[in-house]
Amino acid sequence: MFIKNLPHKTVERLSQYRRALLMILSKEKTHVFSHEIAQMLHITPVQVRRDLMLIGYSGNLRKGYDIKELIELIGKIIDSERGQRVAVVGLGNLGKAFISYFKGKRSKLSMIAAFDINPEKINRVFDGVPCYHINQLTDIIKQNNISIGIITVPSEQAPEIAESLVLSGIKGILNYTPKPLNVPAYVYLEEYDMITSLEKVAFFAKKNDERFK
Amino acid sequence: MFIKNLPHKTVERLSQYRRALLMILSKEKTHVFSHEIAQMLHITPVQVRRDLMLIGYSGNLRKGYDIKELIELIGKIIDSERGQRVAVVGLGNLGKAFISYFKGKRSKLSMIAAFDINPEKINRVFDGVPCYHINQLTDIIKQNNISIGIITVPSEQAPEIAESLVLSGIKGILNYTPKPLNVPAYVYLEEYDMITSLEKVAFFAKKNDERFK
DNA sequence: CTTTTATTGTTTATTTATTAACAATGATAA
DNA sequence: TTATCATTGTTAATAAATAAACAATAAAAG
Ligand SMILES: NC(=O)c1ccc[n+]([C@@H]2O[C@H](COP(=O)([O-])OP(=O)(O)OC[C@H]3O[C@@H](n4cnc5c(N)ncnc54)[C@H](O)[C@@H]3O)[C@@H](O)[C@H]2O)c1
Ligand SMILES: NC(=O)c1ccc[n+]([C@@H]2O[C@H](COP(=O)([O-])OP(=O)(O)OC[C@H]3O[C@@H](n4cnc5c(N)ncnc54)[C@H](O)[C@@H]3O)[C@@H](O)[C@H]2O)c1
Repeated sequence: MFIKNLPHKTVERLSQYRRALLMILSKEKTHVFSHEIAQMLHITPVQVRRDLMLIGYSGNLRKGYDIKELIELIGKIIDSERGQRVAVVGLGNLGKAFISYFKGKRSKLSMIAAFDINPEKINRVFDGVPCYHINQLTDIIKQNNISIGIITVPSEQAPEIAESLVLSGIKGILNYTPKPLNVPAYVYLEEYDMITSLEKVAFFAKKNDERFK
Repeated sequence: MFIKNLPHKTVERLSQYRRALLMILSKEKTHVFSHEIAQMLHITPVQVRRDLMLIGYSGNLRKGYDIKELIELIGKIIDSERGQRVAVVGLGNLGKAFISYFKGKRSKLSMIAAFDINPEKINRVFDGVPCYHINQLTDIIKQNNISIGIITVPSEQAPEIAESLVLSGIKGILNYTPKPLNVPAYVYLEEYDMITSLEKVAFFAKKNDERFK
């Protein structure tokens, strides 16, 4: 299903809606109101309704939104029909943590391979994901049609890894190293640094503290 | 140093500017132009100059910005003068990864304690950070004046941990579990889920792929 | 029946964030 | 000396994101 120009923030929230809905799905409830979704995610009900309007979903005036239906529709919008394959480059603390967290979470995204240079990790399987030597990167990516790469190598190595990923035909990169990368425009790049998040929390915690004291 | 109402995004970028500047500091250069900072972070030079204007920093028309001076000023704005203390709750894959990454990174943020329930982890030291039993949480936090908590316990435990943190007087929480939390308004809460990031990358990678093909 | 109520869906307004435009500067070159 | 240049600092314009406003609806209550 195609909807043109979905705002970035809406895409993020759709993922969050689905996550939250999957969490409450078990609990016998079949429907949910916009204000319930809103409360779970600390946003306003209007925001929720607006997002759902953008993806063309209609709820029931009295019962709210059908949870199962909505989960399915979000899938149709944000997932790729044929699925997308993912690889992790750098199987250290963070790479392993990611793989263990990801396991069994999303059916349309499959974690296909990990890469490292450490001989102790190569040719072993971690949480169901085989680890290959980094020099097999291009081959494995092309063979398996992997389109998304997660970078969790030491930051100095990140630029060359990014370059290899791009040359291997990857379409999206999630970079967890603090080293900002350069990739061509046709590759979608998302960067995240935990320390920046922590510093942001520290800043606003300090500010709140002054304000509320 | 106080500057009222710094935009959220600017605070994030200030942290990123500092990170990038620290990285190039070694390389003999003493000054940097706005377009150089911009290129490193994939933003526009105007954005950089605007942010620096907001914090009242002036560069040299011919040489650009003094790297050391700027790093220092950013510190004066976003760091707390007396420092802030941080604790990690849940010393599993992600908690350990965070601690090992954080080690030695920021002088004004100190990682003081970790908490867990697993007896094998309690009373041991990980990367310089002592791990305590979760039932000591309030005591340790109050004794050490810890004001920021990072939550990396299994998601089902997250709500009760958040509540304990709040009751212990914490001022900011960084939640890495996929369970959205509720905290009072005087506590700053930041939530991050890796799978949402991955899904966002997957969505825009797919979209780019259609557009550029 | 009629009114009240709680909700959705959508338009309009507001706020926040980004980008464009351009004057000011001062070094360098003509 | 005067013009050119690349840069900063700031204001003005645009775009993106959020929130407010409110009509429409249908169930429930009176
Ligand atoms: N640990 C965290 O929470 C965290 C958080 C944010 C960012 N980071 C960043 O993520 C990166 C990884 O962190 P980590 O704690 O997992 O580090 P780590 O040292 O535990 O893991 C890095 C892994 O990459 C492998 N590696 C090294 N060079 C490689 C190469 N050329 N090709 C393939 N693999 C290679 C290493 O063998 C190791 O297994 C670092 O850049 C760090 O800055 C980590
Ligand atoms: N691994 C990742 O990359 C990743 C990414 C995003 C989010 N998460 C989330 O972060 C959380 C932790 O992930 P993980 O991979 O580190 O899991 P993990 O199981 O390795 O670690 C959890 C730790 O919390 C401890 N714990 C359990 N109950 C506790 C309690 N009541 N008090 C204190 N400690 C307690 C456990 O003993 C364990 O050491 C999970 O909720 C996961 O969903 C993980």
